[in-house]
Amino acid sequence: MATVSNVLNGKPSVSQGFITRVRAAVDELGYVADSHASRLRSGKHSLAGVVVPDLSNPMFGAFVSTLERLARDDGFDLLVVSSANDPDQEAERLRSIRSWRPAGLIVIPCDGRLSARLPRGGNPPIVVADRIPDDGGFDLVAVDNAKSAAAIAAHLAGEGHRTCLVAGSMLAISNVRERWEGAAAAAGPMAIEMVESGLDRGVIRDRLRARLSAGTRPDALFTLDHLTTLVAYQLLAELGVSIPRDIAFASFDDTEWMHLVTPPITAVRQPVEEMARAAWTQFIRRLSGGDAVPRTLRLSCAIEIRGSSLRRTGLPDNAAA
Amino acid sequence: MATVSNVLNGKPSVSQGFITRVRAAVDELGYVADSHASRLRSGKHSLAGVVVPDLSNPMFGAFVSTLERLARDDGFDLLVVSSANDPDQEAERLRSIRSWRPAGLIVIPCDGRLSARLPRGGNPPIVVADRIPDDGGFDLVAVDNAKSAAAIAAHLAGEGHRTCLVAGSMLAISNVRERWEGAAAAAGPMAIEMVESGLDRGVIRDRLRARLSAGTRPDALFTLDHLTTLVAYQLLAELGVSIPRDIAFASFDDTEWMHLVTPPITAVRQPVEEMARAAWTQFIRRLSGGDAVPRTLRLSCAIEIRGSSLRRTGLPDNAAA
DNA sequence: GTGAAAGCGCTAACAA
DNA sequence: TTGTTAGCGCTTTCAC
Repeated sequence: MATVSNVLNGKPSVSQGFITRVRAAVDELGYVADSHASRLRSGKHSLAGVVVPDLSNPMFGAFVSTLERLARDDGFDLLVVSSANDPDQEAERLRSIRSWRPAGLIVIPCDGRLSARLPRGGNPPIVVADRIPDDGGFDLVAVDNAKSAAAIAAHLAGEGHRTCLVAGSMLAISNVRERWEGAAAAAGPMAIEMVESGLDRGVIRDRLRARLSAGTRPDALFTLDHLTTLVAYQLLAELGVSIPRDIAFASFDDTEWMHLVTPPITAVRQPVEEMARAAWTQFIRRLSGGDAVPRTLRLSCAIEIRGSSLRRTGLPDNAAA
Repeated sequence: MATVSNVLNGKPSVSQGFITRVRAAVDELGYVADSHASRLRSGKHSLAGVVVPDLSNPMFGAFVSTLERLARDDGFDLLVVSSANDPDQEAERLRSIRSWRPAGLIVIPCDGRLSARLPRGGNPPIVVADRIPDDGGFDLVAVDNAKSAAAIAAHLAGEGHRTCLVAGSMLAISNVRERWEGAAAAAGPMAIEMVESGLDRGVIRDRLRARLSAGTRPDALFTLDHLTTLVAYQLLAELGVSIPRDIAFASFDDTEWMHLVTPPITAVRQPVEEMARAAWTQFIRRLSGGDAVPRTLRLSCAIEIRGSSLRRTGLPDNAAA
């Protein structure tokens, strides 16, 4: 019995004859050792917990997809849970996932207050990705939000737009905050203004419509997250506001469709795969005890300037009333 | 010790005083019972395995996302693995996931030969979704591929198109096959032809380009899966083939961007959430031993007729050379 | 209503 | 190199 265990775990002290016989029996029976019993006795196993805000967001889907592949290569399985962008649910998930005693967690938190939601009583190593918690102490992988947003703002200002509306879910989410701050700092002569659009489609729609219908329409609209971009783009079409003639448009977060529409949308392309890869690498490094202090990694984004944000041809100046 | 267990599992035979004290201690310590030990002793736990071909496909992302929510509501955790559309990897995943002794599996198989890839030695209940295995014996939730594809083909024929190219990954995938057969059966006077485009972006591109550049260009193009749609749409733009002037375009699988482009794309909208919901319901039903024989459920799709497939205005007839 | 003891399927430690 | 024994953290059983 112990010998079977030794064969399956590749221990050296087993005779060739036994190895062969055990393998044959295992194949015939389709036997796979029980991970639970195995973990219980050895204390070790290869299970990683993944907590994301929303799996239906293509960015998080791509993140988990890449993570799954890398985890598999390292023999890990993934327990995936969604916080549904809700702090309370996130807290509950972080708590209940501990019952599996995962080797560690990879978390995209729903806002900055992650520390406050960690259950007491010894958590496994945590690598935080994409969004930066208010408190330090975590390994961290994110993109250079401020710099990339600044590049977009500078581009929009450079195209001669005078006023810019920035719309993103919530400033409580670090990357939205960093993007806004980066854009605001780089706006130069362009007047720039922020609206928190929320996390719900309907709410986003209402808030954007209210702002776009009231008073002077901004020359440019810069959306800071995928859902806001989607809703804004649809809304502009419905309102008959033409891109880029009536308004310039740019997005943080580049998804498939943005270069398929006409004109294609200027966007910040986040290196999602690279982020997942970096998170996994750091996860493994942390588990093997290599690092002493938490590591922070900031990845660069590509700025994709496309037709949606280019100067309105033939119009010398702001034509909105 | 046993009493603590009884409190946590809500057993009735515990005094109120004990319940209060145990809960207080649990809260203070952040204690969560070890699922592994718990499963080992009781033989029961709430873990479901999910096997999908590719998490980065938005359709599967939405599927898993919905599943995760429903699972959570029923107290289940989800072990998610991807087969990367590769039968060998699928077989390996199906095998290794058994080490967790999941209560059951929900599988979107990568092709029809699922049975052949199941490890011997007693598998847990399996609900198959989206794609139909060649062998019966599984609970099944899928959409009415043939009927929906037929509706598209009939629509294209009705618009006066004379020739139609159908492109989908592989006929070995049941839903692609059903879609092709449904379309072929409903083409009427319209000449219809199928090309298997493959699963790899580059390959899809090459095959489509070869077909679209050679000989007579078809009047209409009907793509049967998301990746083929994406690649085809980009390719048409690059080739300068205008939709719908030069070619009518329709897609099986409706994603966000298809109604954002100009003209919006005619598509079959699959009820992904409903499919996930039905799969979960069946999963729970199967676990509770309610059903004797496997159940098959076919869900209806919505046909979204949009601008991309409408008759070319002003052109009385087939203008292609 | 509570506590003591056994045992789930493994692996670690050690004896043979 | 192989076999035996103990025990991981729970839940079940059963005595109290």
